Amino acid sequence: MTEPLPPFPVPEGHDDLLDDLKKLNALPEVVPAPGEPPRLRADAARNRTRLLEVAARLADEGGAARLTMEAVANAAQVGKGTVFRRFGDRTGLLIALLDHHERELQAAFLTGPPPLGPDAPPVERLRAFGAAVIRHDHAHRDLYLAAHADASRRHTSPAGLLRLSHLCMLLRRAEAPGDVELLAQTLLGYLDVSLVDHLVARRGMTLERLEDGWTHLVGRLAGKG
Amino acid sequence: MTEPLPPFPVPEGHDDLLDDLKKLNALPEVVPAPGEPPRLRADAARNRTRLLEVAARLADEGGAARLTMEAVANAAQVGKGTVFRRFGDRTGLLIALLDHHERELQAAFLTGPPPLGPDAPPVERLRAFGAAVIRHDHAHRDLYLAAHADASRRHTSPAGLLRLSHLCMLLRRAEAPGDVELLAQTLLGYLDVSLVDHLVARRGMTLERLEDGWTHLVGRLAGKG
DNA sequence: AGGGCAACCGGACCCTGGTCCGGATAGCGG
DNA sequence: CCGCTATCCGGACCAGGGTCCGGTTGCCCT
Repeated sequence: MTEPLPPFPVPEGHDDLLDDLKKLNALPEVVPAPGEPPRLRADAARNRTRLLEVAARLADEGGAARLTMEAVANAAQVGKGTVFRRFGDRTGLLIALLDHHERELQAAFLTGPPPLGPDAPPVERLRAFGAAVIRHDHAHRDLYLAAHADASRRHTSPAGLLRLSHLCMLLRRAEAPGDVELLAQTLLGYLDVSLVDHLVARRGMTLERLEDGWTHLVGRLAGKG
Repeated sequence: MTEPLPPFPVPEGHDDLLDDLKKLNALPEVVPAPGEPPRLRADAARNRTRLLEVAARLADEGGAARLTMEAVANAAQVGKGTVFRRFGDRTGLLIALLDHHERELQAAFLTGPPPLGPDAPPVERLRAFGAAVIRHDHAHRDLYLAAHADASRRHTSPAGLLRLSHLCMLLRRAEAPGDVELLAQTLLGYLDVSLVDHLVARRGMTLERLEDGWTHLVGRLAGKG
């Protein structure tokens, strides 16, 4: 369960990914922030992990719906204020909860085996990335949907920025023509949880169809010249 | 100010657009719904328009933020329950408010002059559509952003469905290869208010750049075979 | 060891979205 | 013109998110 929040390990050999992150002003959150690993006080740290444990339990008992700030506070034997101070707001709590899953995904595409990880040609990695994200997010859609309620956060959360810069990097390596950042945003939009969920749940599409759509999209957008 | 809600006039010569709407299960909301123009009682109708007027005033005085249900109710000299019964929830009120602007846009791309309206080749209409939507939504982003808080509504509102099916139609006429509905969703995602706003406000992009990006995207996705 | 201070804690408090139901009223048929 | 009912109205009520501040406590420095 996601402890005090060590910034994730951007592996060696990904300098251009780092460049992208830099350009996206994501540094303070994503990279070791040289001087300030805002150490929690002992009791605070203890409470933090207890809160996350409790929250995780509540979440998979009653779904994200039952995950109310007060419920978490009570179940963790803590005042409501404490929850807010620690996580800022409900969205913050949700993001913290998802952080764990998110890291699994990140590990897969940053350092995992091909075709998702390095050692595969960029276009292939792009395809794999889409499929992985679709399945991953869909598996945890409850929480992701709840977290996405906050529209602005979607574009500024560390996890989102990492996905974005990863796409930028792959597109650049694939020598995709055009405005790379906008292309990446377009692709990211296709993977949006709420869109995928809507297409699956309300329009009856299968994940396979969505993956095929992704493949086609990548083929069209990442093709050279 | 948007009266009792006459369903919008899908003009002659757009049969395929209607087909798309049908396929999207959008009929009940979008098309004249033969038997049920749910007539409001006189007092109800009166209240409805008063509420919309008041809401519009509040909205451009204090921004969407000041648009609280109770405030609207009070300003319109009406109980809070009335506002909720009429519009369902806050999002409903916002959508109703936006309906007016939305119709202007719809008129432009359904029956207006080229390149937006008919009598222009599909790809050109696609380009124009993007630019128009970007500017239109951005001009009213306050309300659109507030309305978009409800993620699920974005994909099911009549206005959104119309945009979607319009894109489907144009893509089909342009003989774009691939899964037309998914392509349309992708394009729609690019135009998402919260994305555009984020790119402009937080990443410092200009609307021109976004429009260029759109043009490029259309070129890539709508090109034949 | 112990003193001082920053950080933390708790829970009362406020605000707003949303629900509910007893009472009023428009509109219709006689 | 009158009475009946479906519809509407109002505002009391609830829940959940977010804020605040007086009191407490870990942590560091001497």
